[in-house]
Amino acid sequence: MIDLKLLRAAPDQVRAALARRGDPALKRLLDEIEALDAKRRALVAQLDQLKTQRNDAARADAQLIKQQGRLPPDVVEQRRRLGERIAELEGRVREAEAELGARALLVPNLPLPDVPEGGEGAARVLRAWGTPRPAGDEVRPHWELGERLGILDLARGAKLSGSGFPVFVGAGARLARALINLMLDLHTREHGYIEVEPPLLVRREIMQGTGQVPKFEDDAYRTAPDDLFLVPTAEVPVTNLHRDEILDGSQLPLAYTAYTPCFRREAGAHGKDTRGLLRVHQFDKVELVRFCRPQDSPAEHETLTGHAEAVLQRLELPYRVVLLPAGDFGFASAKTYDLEVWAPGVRQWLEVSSSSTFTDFQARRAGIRFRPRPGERPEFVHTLNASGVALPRTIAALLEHGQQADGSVRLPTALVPYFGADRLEPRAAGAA
RNA sequence: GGAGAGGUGGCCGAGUGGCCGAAGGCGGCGGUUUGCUAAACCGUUAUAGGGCCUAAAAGCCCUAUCGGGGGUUCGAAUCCCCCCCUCUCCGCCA
Repeated sequence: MIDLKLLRAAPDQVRAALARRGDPALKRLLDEIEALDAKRRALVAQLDQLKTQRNDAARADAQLIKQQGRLPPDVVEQRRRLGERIAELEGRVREAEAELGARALLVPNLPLPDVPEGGEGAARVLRAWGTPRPAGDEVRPHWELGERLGILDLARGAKLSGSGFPVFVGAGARLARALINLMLDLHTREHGYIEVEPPLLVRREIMQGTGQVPKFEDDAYRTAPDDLFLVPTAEVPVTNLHRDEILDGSQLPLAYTAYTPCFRREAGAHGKDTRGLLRVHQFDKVELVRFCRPQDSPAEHETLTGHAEAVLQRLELPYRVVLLPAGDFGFASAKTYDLEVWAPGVRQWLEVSSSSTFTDFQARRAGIRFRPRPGERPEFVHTLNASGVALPRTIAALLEHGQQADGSVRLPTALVPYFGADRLEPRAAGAA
């Protein structure tokens, strides 16, 4: 949520920062917000004055009743008219606030100064780890490998739910479970995260808190009679854990990790990267969420990104860290790193984690504050999150990266105790 | 799903139409006392919006907030309606 006081105090600064997102419609939105804000404040000033009158009168009237037993009719009539004027003004204030609030929810977060200019093409590769396996004719895409190994059944998934709902079978299902456990263990035991298992269906205001609603409502699945949303990421329920709370400053930073399935309609994304596991409607993900003091968020962001990178290193997957430019990252984010693994079969870098700092944007929407010290005024926390990491593309990369000439797929050493074997064998397939 | 009870400040808890942002207690903060600690005593301690002032903060003034929304009334924590949540019992159920 945009800080209206900041917009009032430093309009040029806010406008310049938002202009970097490259959305020309934002300028007009800000114009409207400034006008509505001024209107609202003028109305509130009038209204407060009338209410002061009413309160003073009510006190005087109480005395009068005590002395005389009743209120003279002309006084009652006078008070009644005052009440009517107040009610009328209240209606106008409510209207102005509703309009203002609806628009304020549509303003994205301000990109941080160290975010590069530009759109999609301006992404900056900051570092890379591991040696990407060269692509070649003998290197097959993961959907072929998955089918041959009998661990991935896209056709039956489509039969059940439509395209984009993969079925993992036999060793494939076990591989997913092994990956989830490896990641959760790593984050809880070595990185200090508290594991949570949150609800997968959440209320509208929870989606609004993290920024998925109202602007991107069509991307989410929604249940019919209860109007609950299926979570598109664990970020949503986990960040909102501390909604409308004032945290004790001494308990920050707070770090949570959660495994959940994620549900995304991917409306309008058809036709791009839709084969195999590259873009699906339901997928598993282990998420990392951090709450911290504002001054700590830049360092926290680096720490967090490192935690996600550690997963890829354990999995021995070559990856690169990409700093996204101002025109190419999420609505709520102030700065985002993407972690991309190399998938030689599809010859692409696949985004398996997005690591973002949201500054106070989500905290403001969700009302997440902290008290720096006892007795001090509450401030908004900063929130951050990163995937640590998403499964389908990671599985795609594991298959393509580890594929052997004999048709098997070699698995990373760290996964062996979790999976129970050091490779996937073509014959290891269960049914079908 | 049915019946009942209840939701008050960081926490507990009083308050059934007016002077109640709300008694009292706990906790927190500051102080007095004290060799140190404890105890005792004194003071202080909500959040949001708006305004004045300011470089900013502090400060001052006003308004709102007793689960959320609406209503009755000159006036609502208190009365009425709707919704949400919690607890107890019944039903159902992995």
